[in-house]
Parts: sequence; C-alpha cells; structure tokens
Amino acid sequence: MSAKPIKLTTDRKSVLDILKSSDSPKGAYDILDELKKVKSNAVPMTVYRALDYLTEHGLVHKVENLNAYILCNHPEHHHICQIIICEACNKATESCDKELASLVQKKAEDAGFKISKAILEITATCEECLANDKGNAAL
Amino acid sequence: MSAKPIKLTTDRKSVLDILKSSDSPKGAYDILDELKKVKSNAVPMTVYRALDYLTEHGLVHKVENLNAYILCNHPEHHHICQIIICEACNKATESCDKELASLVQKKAEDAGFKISKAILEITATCEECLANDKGNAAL
DNA sequence: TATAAAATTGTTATAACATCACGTTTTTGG
DNA sequence: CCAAAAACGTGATGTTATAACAATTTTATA
Repeated sequence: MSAKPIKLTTDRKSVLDILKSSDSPKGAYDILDELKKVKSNAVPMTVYRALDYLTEHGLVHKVENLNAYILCNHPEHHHICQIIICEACNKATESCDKELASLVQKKAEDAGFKISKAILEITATCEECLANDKGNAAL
Repeated sequence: MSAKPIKLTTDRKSVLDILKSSDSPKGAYDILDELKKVKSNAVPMTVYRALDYLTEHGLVHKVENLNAYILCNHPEHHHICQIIICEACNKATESCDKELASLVQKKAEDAGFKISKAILEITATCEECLANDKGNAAL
C-alpha cells in the first residue's frame, strides 16, 4: 500500500544526517566537507546525487535563494511549502500553511496554469534577532 | 518629491533593453552574449553590476529557480510579487496579487518575522501548452 | 570653476555551484 | 542464476557569481 518505498543508502543517510544536525541551510560543498569526515573519498557528485534523490523524494528542500539545502519537516505530505530565513541568524523555518498553499493553488488555476512546483522563500528577521537589534539600536 | 532617482547608464540601459526584448527569463551569460553585440569589451562583471542595480531598484527580478532574470512589469510599486514560469514554453508571467501578498505578509508577521524580501516562484504549464499537450496525448 | 568625494567602469583572477560522461559495482526482480 | 536497473567511482568540465584594485566619470558644493 505504501506508495513511497524510499531507499536510504549509506550516502543518502549520511547527507540526511548532516542536514538533520543543522537548522540553517547548508550548501552542497559544506555538506561535502562534512561528508568527507565519514567518507574520505566523497566528491561533489556524491553529494549532488544524494541531494537529488532526497529532494525528489521530499525529504529535503533546496533553498533557491541561497543555493543551499535544508531538511523537510514533514516529508509525509506534499504541498506547497514556505521557507522563511532569518538574515541575521540564518535559521530557517519551514511552514506548510494550508491557507496560503491553497490560495496559491487557486490563483494559478484561475490564471489557467497547472502547477508542478511552487516555492515561497521569505528573507526576513526573526523575533529574537529583532529584539537583539533593538538593544544595539545605538549603532 | 520623487523618491526614486534611477540612473540608467549606458550599460544598464543596454541590459534592460535586452531583458525587454524577451518574455522568458535570461541568464546572465546569455545577456552577456547579447550585450557584447553592442559593447564588445563587456565581461561578466559588466552584466552583474547592471543586474544588481536593476534588481535593487525593482526594474528587474531574479528568478532564483532558474538563475535567470526578467523585466519587472510594474516597477512603480513594491510588493511581494509572484512569478509563474511555464516549463513547456519557458514564458514567464509576473503577477502582483494583493490578496496573496498580504496573506504572506500577515503569516510572516504572525510568526514574528519582519520581511525584507519574499519570492514566490511557480513552475507550471500554461493554458496554451496544456492545450497543445492534449493534442499530443498519444505520446 | 576647482576640487574632493562618490559612483561607475575596466580588468584579471578566482570562487562557488553544478553537471557530463563513462566505466564499475551493487541491488533487484523474474 | 541471470539480466536489467539502480547506485556509485572518478575525472573533467560547465555554469554562475564575486573579489580586488586601478582608472575614469559624475556629482555636489565651496
């Protein structure tokens, strides 16, 4: 019944673990550097192949804005997700707001388009960093 | 009174004209190839500098998804814009739906974020291409 | 208008991100 | 077991973007 026989090979598992250990997006070559610690012969293709698989299967998102990758919070459902990145602390938060997703879907349909993929990436400052900024306002 | 003294130098004007002549996003190096026709000593920096200026001033959008650039339809107002790209014909359509923009704004605020930039990029198939596909459905 | 500061451009090199191509090995299903 | 498919190894290369610094042009204003 399971429609998703996801096969996690050693490389894919390693890359996934590297992404799990971070709450900010990581570039492919940063991932490569980490991967080399457990697999000394890793090369860019090793990472890109794993990332391709993981993104195709919804376990990882690419942040196009940054050419970087983050773990998906809820790989079980596939809707239009939103990623918000704090430009001060680089922390990325994924949300999957249904109201927003369905509005996007609706607008695209109304315009006659059939969506295959949609990304919403927000660059912003998070609450915590905003508070910190207030403290340093004298600057 | 005008808050926007946009200075279009020769290079910027040339790059803008190149983008005006296309309804699909163009990569920086494609732009460079065209720019060389009118400025033989153009190099990547020439294009990137012009693109940086034009995007900062809202005359051009970068399509992060494609690492490509398109003309902005309505440089006069600055909200959160949406770009929808047909993956069949590559034509890009920009919209600036206020309902969508304000919902994004609201969701981000509710989550405690102060937006500095938001991009919504949709990869889809346009009405026309969908119709064509139906015709070739036998494939 | 002299002139200093700011903005823009010229130029070379290099960084950062990603894929191609092709051969080998491993996994999978009949 | 065997053939086909999937994954991996490996080296080269392609694509996108920026760093760094010098030279020139523009702008504001004294």
